[in-house]
Amino acid sequence: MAESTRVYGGMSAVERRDERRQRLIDAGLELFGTRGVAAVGIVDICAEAGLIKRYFYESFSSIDELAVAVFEQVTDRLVEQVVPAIIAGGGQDPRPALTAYLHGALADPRVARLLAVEGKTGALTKYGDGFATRAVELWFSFSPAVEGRDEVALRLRAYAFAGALSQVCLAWHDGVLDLTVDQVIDELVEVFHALAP
Amino acid sequence: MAESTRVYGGMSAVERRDERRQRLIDAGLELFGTRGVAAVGIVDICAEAGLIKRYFYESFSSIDELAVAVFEQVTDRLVEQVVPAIIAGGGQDPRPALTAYLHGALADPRVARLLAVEGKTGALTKYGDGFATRAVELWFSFSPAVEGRDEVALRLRAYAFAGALSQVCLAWHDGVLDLTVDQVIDELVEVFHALAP
DNA sequence: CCCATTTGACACCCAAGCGTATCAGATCGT
DNA sequence: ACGATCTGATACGCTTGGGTGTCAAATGGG
Repeated sequence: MAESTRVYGGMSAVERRDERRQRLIDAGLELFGTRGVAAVGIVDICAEAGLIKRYFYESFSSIDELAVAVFEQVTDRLVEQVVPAIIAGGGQDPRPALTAYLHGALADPRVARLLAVEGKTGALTKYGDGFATRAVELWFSFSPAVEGRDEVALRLRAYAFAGALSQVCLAWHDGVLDLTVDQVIDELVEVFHALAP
Repeated sequence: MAESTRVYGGMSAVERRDERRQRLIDAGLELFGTRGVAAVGIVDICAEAGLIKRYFYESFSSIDELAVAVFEQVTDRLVEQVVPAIIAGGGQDPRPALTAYLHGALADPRVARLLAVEGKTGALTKYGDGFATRAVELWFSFSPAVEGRDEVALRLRAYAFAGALSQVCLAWHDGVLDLTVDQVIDELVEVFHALAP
């Protein structure tokens, strides 16, 4: 329990700990985003991160806990890029938000897979649903306020657009859509306008 | 190796074998569709099916093989319902096809989950992508023939609609869309027309 | 009624992965 | 330079699940 802080390799104790934690998260993004969460063990993570098991349990107590941390970091970074884009767009034009989102999801297939697939399985279901809810609420920020039974219809379209986004990203990464990133953005902006009332 | 066919419980040898195989597939649909493929073991399947391990290996050699069989049976049954609906609709109106599809996917949350989530993970990726491809080609049967770079844009919209379908089904099963099945169908018909060129 | 076949319950071995412990070498403060 | 701390490699016990084997009870043909 005695605090033993000491510089090692030019870093303080907390710096080393944070750096190891980040290496584990990076390893998680790599393995979860390629093999899938269910196919990854603690030993795999440690090998990928270049660490030993002791340092895994230093920051996490299970694979699921790491998966949550990876998912939260990925989505948080995405939100950090999307929200300013919304503000920059004045909250009227969805293109800046879509551009920011797709630059994140199309630049890294691991991110796309995490959001579109892994976020719906196992321990990530809760957090994946939460992210989807955030995205749906984001949709409403671009839509006129409605009331009554039309509101649920609008909500359906929000989920529809969220699913469309995920599926198009996966298909694009699979190489079945021969388009540039900017072309995908253009098309999805049109899809948005087609779906928005 | 000697064939030993014999009636047992009022069934022939092949009848008993087929019935056991079907019970395993039913157990797979139940467990894969609720817990997810990755969280199910052979022992779980046998317990759910009320069989012993010997009869699992009688029909399958691994969990993934059973998962493929379950997925194929589910999708085949869906195709069997959708294709006649297309013909009945004369190939012009998408509503009959959507009705048939959604009656299958909304009536059973396990089916919805298999199609929307499990079909993208592990050993089912290949077959899930194949089903998505079939669905995309189905889309083209409702769309006017185009050529050049607009064809890839149309393909993007096909994937977009496929993703929209999956996500809406999941959201509906989660209870966040307070609509009847027929109302969901109506909304998705509108979404289709909004997306179709 | 007797025996071969079929079935179910259970035991067994083995590999893989988790969680913990041990120990030598590297690094830093004094 | 010396001792305390930090690190990496390895080993160990344990549980879980896959795949195989054994044996008695149930069933149906002759």
